[in-house]
Amino acid sequence: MNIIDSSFYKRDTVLVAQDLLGKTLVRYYNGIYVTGIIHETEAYRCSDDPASHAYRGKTQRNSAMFGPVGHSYVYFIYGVHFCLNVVARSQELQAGAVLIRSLLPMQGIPLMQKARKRMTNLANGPGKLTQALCITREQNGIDMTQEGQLFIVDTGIIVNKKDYRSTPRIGLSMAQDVLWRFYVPNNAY
DNA sequence: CTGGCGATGAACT
DNA sequence: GTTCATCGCCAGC
Repeated sequence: MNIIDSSFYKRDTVLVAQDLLGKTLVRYYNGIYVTGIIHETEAYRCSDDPASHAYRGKTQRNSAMFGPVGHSYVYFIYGVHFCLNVVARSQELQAGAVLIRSLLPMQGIPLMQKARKRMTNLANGPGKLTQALCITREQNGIDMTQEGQLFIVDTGIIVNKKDYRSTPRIGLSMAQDVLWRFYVPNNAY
């Protein structure tokens, strides 16, 4: 198993968001591996990014974004859902994270179906993916560069520049001019 | 297929 | 009080 180490995340957040496409997110839960290929991400930086939780500095909620790279940042949104990020930034940034928005389910699909209470659309959205993988605030701040309950591996899938699209990020009223959402089109779930 | 809307908590003005 | 890095249901094409 080829776990991605912290040097991968110690680069520009936008670059890391692009390079995470094609990597595999692994959730080890109740003795079962639930995995999926990452195929949609968004980059969030800090004081240079009005749409980022870290824009106004460190708070209790976003403190993980200021912590070690390669760790998880899980937050609760709209009173209903959790969203999973990986902390990533270059030296000069104080904070930054990549939102994982969508997965192509691979292993443990029956468990995802049970967690989601449906058979399809298991992980094609940030709130859906955390539900499918049973990720809550308890998984906030986990070191995802170590084998454990949550980590990311490289299975050798190459996603070239021509294989993905760049668009404005979803659900924002601010900063719609930067194309920091990346996704691989043509999903088949 | 599309659009409207309620659910419901945390952070901020 | 308002906004928010969302989702699923329902109505109406």
